[in-house]
Amino acid sequence: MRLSEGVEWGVHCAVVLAALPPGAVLAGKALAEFHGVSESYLLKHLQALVAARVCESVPGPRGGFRLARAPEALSVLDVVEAIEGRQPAFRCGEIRQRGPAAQGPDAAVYRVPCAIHATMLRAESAWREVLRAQTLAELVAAVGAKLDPETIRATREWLVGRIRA
Amino acid sequence: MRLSEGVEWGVHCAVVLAALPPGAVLAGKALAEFHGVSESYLLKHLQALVAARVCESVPGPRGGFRLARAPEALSVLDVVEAIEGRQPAFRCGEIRQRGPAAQGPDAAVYRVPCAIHATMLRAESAWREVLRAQTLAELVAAVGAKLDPETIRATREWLVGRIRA
DNA sequence: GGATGAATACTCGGATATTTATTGTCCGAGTCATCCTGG
DNA sequence: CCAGGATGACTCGGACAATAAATATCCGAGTATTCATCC
Repeated sequence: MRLSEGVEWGVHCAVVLAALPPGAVLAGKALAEFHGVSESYLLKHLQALVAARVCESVPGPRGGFRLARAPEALSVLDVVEAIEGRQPAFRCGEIRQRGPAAQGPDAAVYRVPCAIHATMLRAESAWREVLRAQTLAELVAAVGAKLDPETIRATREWLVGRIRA
Repeated sequence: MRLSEGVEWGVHCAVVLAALPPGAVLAGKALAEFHGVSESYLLKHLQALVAARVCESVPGPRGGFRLARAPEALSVLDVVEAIEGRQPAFRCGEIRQRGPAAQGPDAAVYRVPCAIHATMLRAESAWREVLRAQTLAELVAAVGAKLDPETIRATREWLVGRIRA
């Protein structure tokens, strides 16, 4: 199991956007520079966020990205699913049905969800629940609480110079 | 996020082995036929289980695989980690440190684990905890409870003919 | 001086290569059972 | 009939391709700004 690198980029960008004043727009170029990553590739992931209604994009000069909803109404799960997709990580191929034990006339009993599948689904639900419970607003607060005032001031100043109404 | 197909195969095989009498050995060929999958590829995953001390392999004719521990002492997590690896799904590249906000002399403050990383780790822990709590013995019981007696008898007969001491 | 129009610079969006990981296959080393041979 | 040895068949183990996915990049469509021009 491996999470796409784009998930990290997407969540970081979402947190930055959540820290901006409501309605403020930030260009993908600024987001890429802020995180020290490739702008072209970051845009690809931001497109996924737009497609999933997590972000909105504004074209043209003075354009950029902003959150589609309030930071309190957006969870980390929203961002992760926007990039990784909503498909479950574990896909049950029902391989039991392919074995000799399933060749008889009672193959119907194999239709009940297999216990293994059920366990994996429970695990994934627990994973999602943690991410669903964490809002972007909470993350912004958590990040702010860990940094000293001077760093916050410098970061804020850097961002303000690039914000568009 | 996507789980390898080998995980499904590995867990199914582990459950079958857990259902056998203690010490019984079953060849990879039989496991592959039982699940209707490629023997060559299945062996690759069984090797991973052996490397992780989940299974033991017996070479030569009358050889095969058996669990390395009692089914009550083996969890689904053991099998999943054996195949997928123990690395966390989310790897924090600490991309904050690469941005302009981290260029000052206070870069040390970025050493504290970022809040995003912490959230992802909590989610993964919850996921692992569910899998760790489920033993192979419990899975065998759960599968048995869902099948009708006739199917169990036929399956058992099929397996017994291929078991090696 | 003000308004209008075209040119311009900057933005996102999607189509296109490159690298990596997963999936799938094959041949070789090792081992136990079997069969044959000799006593 | 019994013991010993060579043979053979079946097993796992690791090295080797093919395929799918993630990563990375580039060029094009669209828009607000800006500047020059005309009234």
